[in-house]
Amino acid sequence: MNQKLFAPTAEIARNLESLRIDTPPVTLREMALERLRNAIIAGLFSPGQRLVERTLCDQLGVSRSVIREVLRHLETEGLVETAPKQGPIVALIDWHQARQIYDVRIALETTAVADCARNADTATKNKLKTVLQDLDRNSRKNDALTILAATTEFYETIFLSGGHEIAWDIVKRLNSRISRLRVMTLSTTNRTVSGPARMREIFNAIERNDPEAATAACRAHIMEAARIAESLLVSAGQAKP
Amino acid sequence: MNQKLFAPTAEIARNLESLRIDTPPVTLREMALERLRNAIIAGLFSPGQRLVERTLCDQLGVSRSVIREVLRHLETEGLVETAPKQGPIVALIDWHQARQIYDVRIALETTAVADCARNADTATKNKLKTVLQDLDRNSRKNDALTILAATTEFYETIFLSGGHEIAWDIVKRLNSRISRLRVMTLSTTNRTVSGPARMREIFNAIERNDPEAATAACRAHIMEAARIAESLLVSAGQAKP
DNA sequence: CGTGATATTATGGTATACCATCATACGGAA
DNA sequence: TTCCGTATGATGGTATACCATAATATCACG
Repeated sequence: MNQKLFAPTAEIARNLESLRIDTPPVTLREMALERLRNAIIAGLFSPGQRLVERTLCDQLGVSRSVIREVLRHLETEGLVETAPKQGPIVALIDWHQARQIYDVRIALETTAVADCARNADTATKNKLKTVLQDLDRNSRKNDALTILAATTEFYETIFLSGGHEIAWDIVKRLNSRISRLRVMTLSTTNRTVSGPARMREIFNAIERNDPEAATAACRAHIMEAARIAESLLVSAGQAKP
Repeated sequence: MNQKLFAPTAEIARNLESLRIDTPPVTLREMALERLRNAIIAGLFSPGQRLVERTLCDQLGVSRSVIREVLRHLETEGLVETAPKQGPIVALIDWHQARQIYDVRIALETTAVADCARNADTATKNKLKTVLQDLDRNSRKNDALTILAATTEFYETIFLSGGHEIAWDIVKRLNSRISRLRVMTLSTTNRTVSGPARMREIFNAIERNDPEAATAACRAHIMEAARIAESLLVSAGQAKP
């Protein structure tokens, strides 16, 4: 046999990939993970609240095996922590941690934004523009969750356009850990205005391929959020016991 | 009763904390996690190799519950991935991912290093100096693992001195995903020399409180490693199937 | 000799059973 | 009344049992 004829070229391999039938083997565990994570992020469980395994079994209708594996996953993500001799609780966040998270976000998001400003193609720019237009249309409603979703899509576009899936993954994970904080921040006076305004600055810088300006605007965007979060957190005194 | 007399001050609270008896409830799961993670990092399992649950049970002498929870943890860490209809395998790494990891490391480590150069106290500087001296003493042996450990301690000192536990956690996790690559990189000609040299540059910049120089040296340190890793990875053709 | 159907096995997904430990409640004694 | 000891229940840690499915081997038929 002529090996050469059958050796898959890179192009053939790519084409074959589009043939793949994605048969998402939706396991109970994945569904439970999704549900529980969303519940925690949405604030259905408050920070520090105990997550009793058997109770969760009843609430989600699955067995402890599933619950425990899900808890391990969320624990590794940082959304759940296990108190010694007590079991899993919803992770608490104090300002020391939250501040670090904002710091990491600054480091990663400014990098992504600058990269995007250097290399973004037309499609990416159009996508960003669309997201911002939707945001403008919706920001009147002052709906924190809507704005949050649009903000997420904005940054997701920026990260993924540059092929920074891993960094985006990290940012997503960190954001879920400060989800409550983000919602509270967005509910603050003027944040529903200043946030989108900063994002437009970022977009403008990207559109005219100005990495420095994009970086500066991005840093300002996050630092403003961090400042608001700090005032909320220290005034609320949500310290880690 | 006079409340004031019994209200714990911050100082008393701190002193009380040192009284705490840390009773590490060493669970089977934690031990198994440690073992398996180290085994993967050490290359005892090769990338892509299947991790059959029942086999691991025999090898580690624990039940499947434990193994499965450990696998979930490692999966979330990125060290293990589950192939559909096949189960868990040791995560594969291609250059696209490795490059992203080096990028994130650049973003986080340059930030930490700059911060350290701005704020490091004498104790931190002394610690860094000691680590480097040990490294110099050992680098003659060209032992990749020794150098790796010292490098880790060097950066750990930098991150933790600035209170960047979360960022350090992220970096540690990312490094474990490219552990093989790092060892291979260190086995390369001259890397056992150039690496420590770069670290000394970083240290010198920190010692004279020069954030910009520290940042530049750190970026150079990582980018050199990335370049070597790239040549190794693309030549070996370790692509993700 | 090859091809397709069927039996067997391997393997992950899920549920459940058991145990040790810790917290709580209760009761008796000083 | 207070304090201590015991009993009981709640809870997480661990092991095991069962099931569905996919991979593999076997065999019969062309």
